[in-house]
Amino acid sequence: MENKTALLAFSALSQEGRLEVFRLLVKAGPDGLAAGLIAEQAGRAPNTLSAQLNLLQQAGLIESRREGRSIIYSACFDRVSDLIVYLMEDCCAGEPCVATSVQAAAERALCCAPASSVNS
Amino acid sequence: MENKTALLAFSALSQEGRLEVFRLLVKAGPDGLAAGLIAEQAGRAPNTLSAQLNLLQQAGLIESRREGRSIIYSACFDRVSDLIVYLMEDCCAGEPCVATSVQAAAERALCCAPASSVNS
DNA sequence: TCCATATTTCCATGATCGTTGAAATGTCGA
DNA sequence: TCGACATTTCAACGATCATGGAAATATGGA
Repeated sequence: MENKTALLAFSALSQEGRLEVFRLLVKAGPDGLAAGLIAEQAGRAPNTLSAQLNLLQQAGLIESRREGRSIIYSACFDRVSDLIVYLMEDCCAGEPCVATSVQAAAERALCCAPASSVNS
Repeated sequence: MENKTALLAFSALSQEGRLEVFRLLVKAGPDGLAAGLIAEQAGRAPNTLSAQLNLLQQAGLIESRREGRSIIYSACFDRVSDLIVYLMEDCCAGEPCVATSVQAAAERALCCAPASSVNS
């Protein structure tokens, strides 16, 4: 992951409203949520939310598809992986203690997950 | 890691100058760098840099100690680990594919690291 | 084609952020 | 205690950002 890309991602996640929206989409999973539903759940005006979604999308953290009259947003998990790896490889260059605790967390996450979906 | 803490960290890393300073300190390792040296390497005025260091420190990403007339800054690797885990657990709640690729990266980092320092 | 719905774009306003000069603080050596 | 050095704090300016009202765009149904 390039430096600039990571910067965009950090920037997008650096505001309370956007972080909340992003976490909402992460929880929603690959099916995603319609823009209107997000606005409702986040309690913000539709146009305010539109701007936030736009920034998250520019950063590559979410993507959108149209379904009928609605536009469905969903999290780009690949890009989140990239961001984590960027953070780790930039830091573990000198210090493997980061990699150790991250590895433990990854194993925790994987052992609780359905085995069928562990394939990438 | 609390939501607010992560937000602070993302916010601190969301600006080019601060991200550059942070990476500089990560590369420098636990020994750290004097504020003046950082300013020199980053090519910024000392007071500008002071503000940036302050923000990174408030976010818990770096720490400082005085050594003679200099103040030495160094990266807080523990906090970086926390941030990565936060990112992963918030995301892997639904999707283990993130955990999988992160685990792979952690293993890559660890196998190249000196075994003696893998103890936390 | 006309209307209702879903969302975005445009625009203006207030708030926050980044930078820098100048002054202040803290440390060391003489 | 004085002067030189390293860094921070203060104050102020310009730039960027977040928000929301109003208008515009796109879709689906009658």
